[in-house]
Amino acid sequence: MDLSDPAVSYEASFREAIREAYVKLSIRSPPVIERPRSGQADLCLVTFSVAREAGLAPEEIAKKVMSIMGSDPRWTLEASGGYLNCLFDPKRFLKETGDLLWRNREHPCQRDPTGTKVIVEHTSANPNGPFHVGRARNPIIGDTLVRLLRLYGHDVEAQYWVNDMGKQVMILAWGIRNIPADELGEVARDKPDHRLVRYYQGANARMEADLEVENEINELLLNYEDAVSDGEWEKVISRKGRPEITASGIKEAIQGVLSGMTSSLSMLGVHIDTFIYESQVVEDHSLQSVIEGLRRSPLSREEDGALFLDLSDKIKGGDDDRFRRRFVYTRSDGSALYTTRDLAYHSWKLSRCDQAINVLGEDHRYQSQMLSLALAELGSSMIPEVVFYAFVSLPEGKMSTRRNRVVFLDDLLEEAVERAREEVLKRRDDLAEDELRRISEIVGIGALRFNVIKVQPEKRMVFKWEDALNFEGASAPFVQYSHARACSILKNRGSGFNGPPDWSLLVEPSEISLLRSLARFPQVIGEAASKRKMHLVPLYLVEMASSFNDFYRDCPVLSERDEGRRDARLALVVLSRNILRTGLDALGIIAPDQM
RNA sequence: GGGCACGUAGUCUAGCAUGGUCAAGGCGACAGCCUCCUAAGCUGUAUGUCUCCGGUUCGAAUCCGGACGUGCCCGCCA
Repeated sequence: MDLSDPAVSYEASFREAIREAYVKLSIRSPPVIERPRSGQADLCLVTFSVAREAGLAPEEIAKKVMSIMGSDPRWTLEASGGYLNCLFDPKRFLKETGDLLWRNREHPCQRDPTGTKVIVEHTSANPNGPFHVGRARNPIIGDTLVRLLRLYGHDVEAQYWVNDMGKQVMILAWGIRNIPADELGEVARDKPDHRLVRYYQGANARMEADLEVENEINELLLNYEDAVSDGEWEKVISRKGRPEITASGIKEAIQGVLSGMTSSLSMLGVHIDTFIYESQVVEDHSLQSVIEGLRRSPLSREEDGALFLDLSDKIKGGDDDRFRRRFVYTRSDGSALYTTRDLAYHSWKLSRCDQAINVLGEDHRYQSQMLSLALAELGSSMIPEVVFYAFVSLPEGKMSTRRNRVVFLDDLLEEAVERAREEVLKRRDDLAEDELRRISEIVGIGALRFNVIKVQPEKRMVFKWEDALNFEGASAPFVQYSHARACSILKNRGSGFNGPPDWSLLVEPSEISLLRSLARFPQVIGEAASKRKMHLVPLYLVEMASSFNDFYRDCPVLSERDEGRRDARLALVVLSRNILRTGLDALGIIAPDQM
């Protein structure tokens, strides 16, 4: 709690005063104090719940408390219905609030490092082809969380867990070595992920038609695991392809696809700090020690040579489905499963941080629960926290690569920039080509990120171009536009002003409500970060930008004759610009100086 | 069959952990505002059984129970 924030310290004092009044009235229950949304007061005491205890009507309680509290220069009180409304003294409150904001103007979030190391794992998509928008929420949610937690003061690392040991990947590698380039279809886009996915698709088709191909791929999988486990990356693990396939060759194929995928991410403004490959936990044998650990668990069982944890008592439901409550960690043939490697990764990860957060699709809920239970069996005191998101579907139904019912992220990005460009061209004919392109990217990609983050992750989304690329109303361009207006004023201001501003010169309702809106920023960031409610940030920014637009309409800044008032308004513009910029940055959205 | 999630005007979303003074915005619709720091803006109008039924409470969109609808999941796959 930051007591230098008047909103916080006033509330603390109000609460304390009421507590004392309650003692005099022999009311033992703690006071119920709220910040009314309706706006008729800054704070209010709600007395209904203690009416019975006090033996008084709510209205009477409010009046008695008011008279006991007496007067305070910081506020005026008003008993109304069962409420005791508290209105802060505007001059005093505005001065204290404004001074605090002004002191922190360069870093409007005023957070010191917390010393907490957080690892956020997000995206982690299989490296077998380009991203499609069904899962595009993942990198956007993950990256926003990373930025928000950093702004909050945590030490954050973004990790991408790369599946380089699954069948999907072996299919890809097989295809690259066995399918001649001239037998592939047209490449949809000149990018490694789009080029290489054709091998994956081709290999899939051959595998379905030819059992022999499937056998080769399965063999590849086993040999790869052996080679990795022995650290023999250059060992030939299949003589079938041209050239022969080595373990390092498989990794190369993956990295090829991955490079295309990460270039889509960087277009989105998403940065991954560390890529962790599944093969790492096999090569360093941490997978093996995790398996040993699980064997020692009292819940460990064996059936037909396979090992599993019996989670019957830990997982609810499924009485007639005994398989549901098993966490199989070793197959009958002794080989490990994906989830076992994931477990090894998690125990490594948890040992390197104070907090681990995973961003996962809602289809991973059950698996994630099992993972946490297995971690507990390994004696881990930490479990990852998970942010789940619902899938994005198309109006005609679920996205499906097989039915060719997909929208690729790259197409969405391209369309976003193209549509933004049209909008910029409607308004500006004075921009050079490179500036036009820069603004189009900032606006288009910003709109996309904003529209994803403004809705809670667990809500389902139906993808519609007009919603995803909404440029007005509650959107990134709306907020960016306010920022550009603020920049424009500051650019035209001429000579500087002499701070600190005299806030008492602000009297217009829209300038006062703007200052109050600005003051809420640190608390919004704090709540969004600590409760993982990213959607509060875009919501707040729209409200703040809207407040700025009202101010812009009502209060001319540069043509204001009174120098003191002009300076106070200029100070509001500086604060607005900085907060809009910081808030957008937390969302991975660039705030342009002009648009 | 079971588990988990979601259900708020034509439509999309906020509010729900801590029940409280008129259910808040956006889109779409309709009517207005540029001799003035960027009209991607602003002002006004219309639109609601907060899925339904019960319960708790002075008071329920919010808490509890049940129903209905929709989505996701239930493999020695990843």
